[in-house]
This record gives sequence, C-alpha cells and structure tokens, in this order.
Amino acid sequence: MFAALGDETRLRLVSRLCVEGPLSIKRLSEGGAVTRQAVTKHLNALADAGLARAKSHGRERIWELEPRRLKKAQLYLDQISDQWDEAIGRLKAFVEED
Amino acid sequence: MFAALGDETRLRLVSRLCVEGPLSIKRLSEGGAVTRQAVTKHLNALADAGLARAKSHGRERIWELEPRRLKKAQLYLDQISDQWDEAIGRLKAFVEED
DNA sequence: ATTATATGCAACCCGGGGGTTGCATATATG
DNA sequence: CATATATGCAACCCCCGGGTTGCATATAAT
Repeated sequence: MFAALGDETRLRLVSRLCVEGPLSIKRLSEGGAVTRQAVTKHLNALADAGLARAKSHGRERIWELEPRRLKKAQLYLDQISDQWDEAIGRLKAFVEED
Repeated sequence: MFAALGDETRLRLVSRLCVEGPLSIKRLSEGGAVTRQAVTKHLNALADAGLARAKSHGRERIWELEPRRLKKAQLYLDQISDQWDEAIGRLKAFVEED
C-alpha cells in the first residue's frame, strides 16, 4: 500500500478525492496531465491496495477513498517509530553501561 | 518517501533497522535474499528519502533510521483522513438538504 | 608487508509499470 | 431510433529501477 501511495499521479488522485469527495473517472481525468485510461489504471491500483473503492452509478463509476486503510498505515508507522525509539534506548543504555 | 517505503526489500531493511538498531551494510546483507550492492542501493534510496542516514565508522558504514521523517508521513496520512471525513460530511449534508 | 574484510563504483540485464492509442460497450439524451 | 457521453478492454511502447557481476579501494588483522 505504500507502493500505491508512492506514485506521483496516484497520490494526486488520492488528494483530489480527499478534498473534493467522491468523483467520476471523467472528472478525475479532466484536470490532470494524463489520459483517462491512465487514471483508470491508477484507480484500480488504489483499489487493489484497498485505498479506494468504486460504485457504478448509471453509466459512470464514482470513486471514493477508504480511510480505514490509511489508519492502518498510520498505525504501522507508529509502531516503527516506537520500536526505533526503544532500540536506540537499549543501545544508549548498553553503551553507557560499558 | 511513500515510494521509498513501497519497496519490499526496503521496507524489510527499515524493519530490521528498527528492531535491531543501527547496523553495518555487511550485517544488513547477511540475512536477506539479496546482494550487498543491492542493499547499498536501497540504503541510498532510503537516505534520499530522508528515512535513514549513515555514519562512517572505521572501515564500515553504520546505518540508522531517521524517525522524524516517519512522523511527517503519519501527519500527512492524518491530514488526508481528516479532510476525507470533512468531504464526506459535506456531501452527506448536501444530500440531506436536498 | 601481506592478507583479509568492508565497502564503493560502474556497467549491464531485464521485467514491470506508467502511459498511450484504438476500438468495443453501455447508458443517456434528443 | 440515432447520437452523444462515460467507461471498459487489449495491445503496444518505453523507460526506470531492482538486481547482478567484476573490479577498485580503504581499513584491519597477522
């Protein structure tokens, strides 16, 4: 999922969805410097990563974010930071004990 | 920086550094299924993203994490989630008003 | 001084992913 | 029914990045 967020275009899509709310593929393609098909691919990538989902609504597909997954990423980063602080703490203790 | 975390091998390196504390390139290469040079490349990538830094210590380079950058990522994800909640809130209000 | 260890540098391979174009399909609109 | 709009599907191009190998260099160790 970090990989999903790691692409420039995709992160911009996430940003737009997050600011403007649910949007159709058409709308999402209009502003960008990229084709509709490219946008579609990226949206599917986001969906695969569990970061977004789409509902068909008439002839258009409306995409929206799935914020639960973002929370999960946050938690992961949290864990990393904490473990690192611990590791550094242990190291410091070990050095000083010496 | 999400791109930096988005690679399997790199994320594993981050994980090891975070659990075992600062490590040399040698140590980091031993466990993995990948060459020392590959590890070096990934470490440089992490450094470019501001996620890790190295100190030369004798003939070896010791790498460690830079947790401030991780905090920044967390904050960013935080912001996304919040904005999304707002966007959904506004949408809901708009629909109900109709 | 000689050998062993830890790393750097550069060239190379190759697969995957980001992007495009072209055509097909389905739903609105008139 | 005919036309326009929104999307899907598939093939294709091309570059970048992950990985490797080979050799050079610098610091330890004996």
